[in-house]
Amino acid sequence: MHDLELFDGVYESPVGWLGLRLQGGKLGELDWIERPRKALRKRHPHPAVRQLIQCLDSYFTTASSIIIPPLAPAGTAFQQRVWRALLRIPCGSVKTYGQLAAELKTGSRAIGQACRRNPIAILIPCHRVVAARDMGGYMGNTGHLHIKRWLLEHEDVC
DNA sequence: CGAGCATCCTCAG
DNA sequence: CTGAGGATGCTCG
Repeated sequence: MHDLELFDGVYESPVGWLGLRLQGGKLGELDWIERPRKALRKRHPHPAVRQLIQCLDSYFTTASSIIIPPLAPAGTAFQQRVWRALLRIPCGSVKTYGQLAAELKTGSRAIGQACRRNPIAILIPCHRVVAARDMGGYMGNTGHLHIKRWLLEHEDVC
């Protein structure tokens, strides 16, 4: 949560206010912010921001209707590999850290670490990764699980 | 290197 | 059922 920095756009979602940051015309960062500030809003938002807001609107209306926009998340080669794998998890289903680890020939904790580092919440669906027995964590700790639960229920996950 | 992780599995009580 | 403990791969200082 960086509420002191500037965002290219803000979005009010059912799970809280989100801040968007662009990276070369693509979405580089999507993260929760404490509260919207006037200073964060520009008079003439980048056209890409308008598209992104439509994406989010469609997701929060009907989760399965979303079309993932161009993304530019910053991270290590390994993280990029994990995030690409997350994008292949279809809306409405989940995978465990262990399953992804087996697919990518790595360890489950490494998967969790890469999920925690996901700079583009919701659109890179790290919330679709759950633990073998319980739901796993979200946003670093286990104190934001209600958001993960909300997203999964919104996507009609049993 | 060593410590820290959004894990997983097994084994003892 | 619960908790402890080892194995595990990646990242950051």
